[in-house]
Amino acid sequence: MEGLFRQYISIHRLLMKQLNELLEKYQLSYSLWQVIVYLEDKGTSTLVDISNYYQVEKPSITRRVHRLQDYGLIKEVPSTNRREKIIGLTSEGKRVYQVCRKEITTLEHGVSKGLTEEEQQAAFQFLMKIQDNIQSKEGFYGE
Amino acid sequence: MEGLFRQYISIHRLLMKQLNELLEKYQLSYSLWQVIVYLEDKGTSTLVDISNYYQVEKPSITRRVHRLQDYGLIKEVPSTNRREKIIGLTSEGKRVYQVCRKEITTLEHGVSKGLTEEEQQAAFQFLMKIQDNIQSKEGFYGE
DNA sequence: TTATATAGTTACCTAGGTTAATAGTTACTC
DNA sequence: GAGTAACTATTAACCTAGGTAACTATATAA
Repeated sequence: MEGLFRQYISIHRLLMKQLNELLEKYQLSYSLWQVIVYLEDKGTSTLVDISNYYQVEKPSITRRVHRLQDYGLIKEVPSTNRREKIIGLTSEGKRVYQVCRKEITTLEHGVSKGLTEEEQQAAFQFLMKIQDNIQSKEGFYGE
Repeated sequence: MEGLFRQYISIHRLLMKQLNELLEKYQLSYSLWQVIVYLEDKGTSTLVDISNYYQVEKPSITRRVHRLQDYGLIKEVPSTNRREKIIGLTSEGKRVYQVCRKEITTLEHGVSKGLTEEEQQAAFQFLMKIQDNIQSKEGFYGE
């Protein structure tokens, strides 16, 4: 399938542009949003957890976390372990999550417009499949 | 289709990593590769053409082009219009294109492994469709 | 108790993108 | 034909986002 990548990548640009425009209204970017999503899912987490999950180096996560702390969207939660830092969403963070989640879901629907439920499922399966293929190609990362 | 974006974006990361590793061997990155591909397709071009095609601002293209000129992969071709700069691949540039094209096509096949020809076609159609949806959402770009 | 591993941070580098301003050239219009 | 407007490429300054290497502090293992 010649040109599959070109297509894929060009869509990625468009998508990120839309997402970042949406998130900009809340002083966020997609990379900050990822941290919020992770914390909403897991409740609390260390920085290393996030680093492993998104396969992004620790210093990058430190930076994201500091930004979100400055914005008051996440906070450190007390812990007995003084080496690791446990973080979680503040109530403002949870509020922002809800608002953005809604907008992003709307955007997803807009993007999937005209595709039947079956086609969307097929698309999702397709993405899963390529992900498998890429990961098995590179001596995959575990979770 | 909740989580479609997450999936899409996480694959993009993996894909770009693979592509850049591949291109690194030739001192290239995906953004430089885009310029080479465009020139291989069109023969020659101005910087504005490339800028419009990829929807990337002109200063970014200026930088890419300078890098490729330094590497000896593209060259300026004479023109009567002294305002615009017409560029094209050097013979070394064409050679590098061929080599990388081959490797990238192999990678594409690897990624599409296990998908039937019909499924690949469906996937491509799916990508086209979302592209349309995104573009019509944002007061599209021409070309 | 000493050595090793881990969590987070800091400093510095790279890639890549953007906007705003500018020089030079071409095209338009009166 | 002269003057204005539009366009091409470039530069400078700035931003996001990632990476590596080196360091501090803490926890774990031997």
